[in-house]
Parts: sequence; C-alpha cells; structure tokens
Amino acid sequence: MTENAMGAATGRRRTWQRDAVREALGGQDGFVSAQVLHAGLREAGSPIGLATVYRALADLAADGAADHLQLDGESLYRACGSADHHHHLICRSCGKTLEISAGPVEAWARSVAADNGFREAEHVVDVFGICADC
Amino acid sequence: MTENAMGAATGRRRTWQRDAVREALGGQDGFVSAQVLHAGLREAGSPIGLATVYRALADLAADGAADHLQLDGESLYRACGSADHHHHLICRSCGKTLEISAGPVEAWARSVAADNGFREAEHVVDVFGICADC
DNA sequence: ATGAATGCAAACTCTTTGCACATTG
DNA sequence: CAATGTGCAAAGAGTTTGCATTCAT
Repeated sequence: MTENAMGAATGRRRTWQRDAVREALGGQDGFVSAQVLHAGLREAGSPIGLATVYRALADLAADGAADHLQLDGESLYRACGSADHHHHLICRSCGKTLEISAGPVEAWARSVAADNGFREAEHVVDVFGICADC
Repeated sequence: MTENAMGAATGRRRTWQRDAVREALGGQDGFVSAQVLHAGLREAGSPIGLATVYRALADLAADGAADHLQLDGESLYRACGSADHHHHLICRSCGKTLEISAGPVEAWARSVAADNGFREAEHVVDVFGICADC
C-alpha cells in the first residue's frame, strides 16, 4: 500500500485510443459502463480493444479526469471535468443516481482523520434511499 | 419491475443456516461481504455452504431484513433494524479500524435525501487514511 | 531507439445456477 | 408427502493480466 495515492500522470502517452475513450466518455450524459463504452466505440468504427478501454478508464479515474462508481456489479465511469469532489445519492429501487456535493462532510472527514492522527485521508460517502418516483 | 417490491416471505422455511446467517449479520458492526460472512461462519464451526449464504442474504435483503449495497466490486450486506449507526476510520496500511461517530453527517445526509425527494435514506460513510503508526 | 500502450486470450474474482439429496411444515 | 432449502461444482458476468507487437516520444 505504498502506491501513489493521487496517481500522477507520469509519462502518460497520447494515443488515439486514449483520446477516443476520453471523448466517448465526454459525449455521454451520465455514467457508462466500460463495456457499453467499448461497444459504442466499436460501432463508431474504432477497432479499439476492450482491455484498452478498461485501462484507459482506470487511468482517467486515477488522474481525476473521470468519476468512478459501482452499481449492480459493474464499474461505471463518467467524465469529470473539474477535480471537483462529489458524492452520490442513489435510489435503491430504480438505481437512479444524483450527484451531490458534500461541503460540510469534506471538512468533517478531514478533521476526524486529523484528530486520530491519520494522514492522506480519503473518504467514501454515499446516500441511498427510495426516490420520489418509486 | 413487476416483482414484489416488498417481497413477502412466501413460504419461507426456517433452517439453522438461515438463522446462522441472520445472526452473524446482526453481530457485525457495519456492512459485510457475503464471503467474509461465510468465512466467519465456517470458522465458528458452521459447515454452511457459500451458495447458501448468498441465497440467505438475498432473501434477507428481499424481505427488507437486510440492507444491501455494492462497493469495490462486491456485495455488502448489513442487518437492517439494528439502527445503531456508526462509521469507520480505516488505515489503508495496517487495516486498523476505529469507530467514529458522524454527528454532523447524519443530519446532512438526511437533508440531502429529503431535498431530493428521497425516502428511507441511509448512508455509507467511511474515511480511509494512513494511521499514526504507519 | 526505448519503453509505454495495445490487443488478444487466458486467468481471476465474485456471484448465480443446475441438480440430487436432506429438511421443513 | 410435497415443496423448499442445501451443498457442491460448474457456469456466468465483469474485470484484470501476461506477453509479443506496435507506436509515441
């Protein structure tokens, strides 16, 4: 566990595949699974490989350029323009996901960690419920 | 979505396995994965099978007796009803876990859910970091 | 030229399912 | 006695990884 917490883009090369993934991701409204993204790219003509899509998405997420969350057994990604840190409000019933900002929680998490002598604090915050439509 | 939303326990039989899973789940603080729960049960002497644990957990969740969420590729379950609610501060390096109370966060989570029309709000809050000893 | 990125397929992890046998009501 | 639950092992779904080749710098 001695790895780069905020994995810097050390010597990351620019390939059309990487660009394609980034662009495809940006062209999506919400969260997309790696597989769906891959299928879309193939349909659009890219002979890109599935593994490459997974790797590109992982790198994007590591670089903070994409948000990553898991729902129903698969990884979902979404372009994340700002390094803005946010969380999710998820409907337990229909799976609808809203983005929420957690201003007060950020500070609280930091202070809790600091109070207990923890460094490099990160946190996971997700709120679940039943949305109005369900 | 035409299934029993609140899946009634139609002819659900009582077996010691079911009881063991329910009890093991209740004895846990937070969310546990099916596999961890299974391992714990085996260590405790139960010759219960993994598939049975999965099925029991699925039933408990369907009956509303357990909460279910996914994190990092695995399904996590928690007894629902033991509303004793606290969170954890976890060391990424040595795994040490402290229990923390999240006073301000509770209110925040409730209000975020309410603001968006969500009912039965629950939340997952965990803070990760490197503890003082590491 | 040099090493990171790609593609393919095999390997992995977690979860679900088929089927024969044991249990419950 | 009929039907549900269990256990095992095999099957699935999604994701990751090894390795030879290709490509960006």
